[in-house]
Amino acid sequence: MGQNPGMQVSTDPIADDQPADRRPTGRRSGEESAGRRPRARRGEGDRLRAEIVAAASAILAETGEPAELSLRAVARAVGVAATSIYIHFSDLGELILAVKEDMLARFGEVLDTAAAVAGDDPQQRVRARAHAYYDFGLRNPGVYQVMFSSQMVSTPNRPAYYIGRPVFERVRDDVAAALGESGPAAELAAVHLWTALHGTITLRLSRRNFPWPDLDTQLEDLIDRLLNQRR
Amino acid sequence: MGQNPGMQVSTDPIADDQPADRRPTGRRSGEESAGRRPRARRGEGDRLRAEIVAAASAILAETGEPAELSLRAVARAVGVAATSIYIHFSDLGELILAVKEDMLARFGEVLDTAAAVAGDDPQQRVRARAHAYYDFGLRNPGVYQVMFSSQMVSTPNRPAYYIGRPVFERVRDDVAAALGESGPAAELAAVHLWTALHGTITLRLSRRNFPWPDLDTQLEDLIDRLLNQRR
DNA sequence: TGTACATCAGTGAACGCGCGTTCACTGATGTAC
DNA sequence: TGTACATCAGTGAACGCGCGTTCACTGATGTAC
Repeated sequence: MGQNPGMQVSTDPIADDQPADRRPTGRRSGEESAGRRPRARRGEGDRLRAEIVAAASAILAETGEPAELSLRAVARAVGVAATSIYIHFSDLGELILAVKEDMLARFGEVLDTAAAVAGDDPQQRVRARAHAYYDFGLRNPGVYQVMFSSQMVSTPNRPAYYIGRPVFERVRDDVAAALGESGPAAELAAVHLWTALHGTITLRLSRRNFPWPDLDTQLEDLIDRLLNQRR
Repeated sequence: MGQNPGMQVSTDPIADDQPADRRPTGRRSGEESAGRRPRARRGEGDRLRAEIVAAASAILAETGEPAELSLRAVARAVGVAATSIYIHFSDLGELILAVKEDMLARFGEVLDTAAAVAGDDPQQRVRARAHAYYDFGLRNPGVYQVMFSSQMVSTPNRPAYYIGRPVFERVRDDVAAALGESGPAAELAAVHLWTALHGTITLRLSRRNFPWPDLDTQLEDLIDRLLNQRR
């Protein structure tokens, strides 16, 4: 964890004001086609699995388009035959689930790091988590949308409902600490925070020209309301 | 407006606990293939346009899957050759934009009706709009997701930023009335309401097994906070 | 020290599919003269 | 009242594409004897 080349972040969160129409999903020129990666040594076959997941994250981070995440595109990016994916994943769905789990783990780490930097004040920790949340989402739209999209949600053997749950729980715990109360009220406040953050990210991505209020103003005001402070 | 057969609503908002994986997008059996619709009489060529938009809405309402909205699927549903779409739309993007505009107009009407039924109390009007909002979204996931998805967002000639704006403005006006204040504070509260509703719908659709709080409890609590009442 | 052999880590061609889009066309129906 | 003709409202075949997936295979590398 931590060395995935696709996870570094672009500087401008919402650059393009003329967003992509549903264009014909051709092979995109900017792909790192990597050309025939060398085969792993014996016993190291699992390295390909990690490379596949990393390449998938990179595609999402670079294109910003969840629709680009096809089995063949991933194989091209790794520099491997399309069939090689099946050595490690029984299915396109399995691959995508693995990608989601990997991205959610990283996402959770980003939030945890932000909270750790903020220190011990639970209020500040909540604000830091919220800031890191929308920052990540707006800078990595493809990654974010795949993590939380409703498509491709579960496979028979690994139910999807579990993935991402720990991320929520750590936010909720900080909210509970900030409220000084850990019952349903904290749960509700955390749900409000999550849904509003999620809505903010996805709507700002899809309605770029809407006259949105300043992002920090909006989020500060929201957290004020949730943590029950009037300033 | 108002007679689109695709807009009637299924009774169970979240029926399936094993949601669709990204399945091979084959021709689905449950399509209303309508078989060779009779050709319109001279001068009534625009009727096909309306039928196309209606059929697209119907596909979204029935399948719940935005990915099913292909040009060919729409043509099949109308009972017309795929090429006939090009008589009325220059492009798949143009068709989808028209569908979005149509759906947003209807969606706005649903909210307005709910507000009208609620009467003159602005608090009650806001609550009625919010209730109608999530009700519509959860019962019509495909329709909802296409309306607000970030893909297929604009075409050169008709910028997408305008669509849906009046819907927001009418919500905001009720929020302003409920707050007794129509400046940036009302705008912020309305944005919080919108983002939280949107996040609630999309996250509940994608995380069906998350231990969500009761929907009405959640929304009442949210609106209490936004309209600044403690109960 | 040699060698047969199992295993590992893949490859390459091919399949059938649905897709968006282009092209040349067809047949009914109004309208001008 | 007849008839040539423009227009309208479409159709049907074909294209090239990328996709997920299946199938039989290949070549290097360890290991048992």
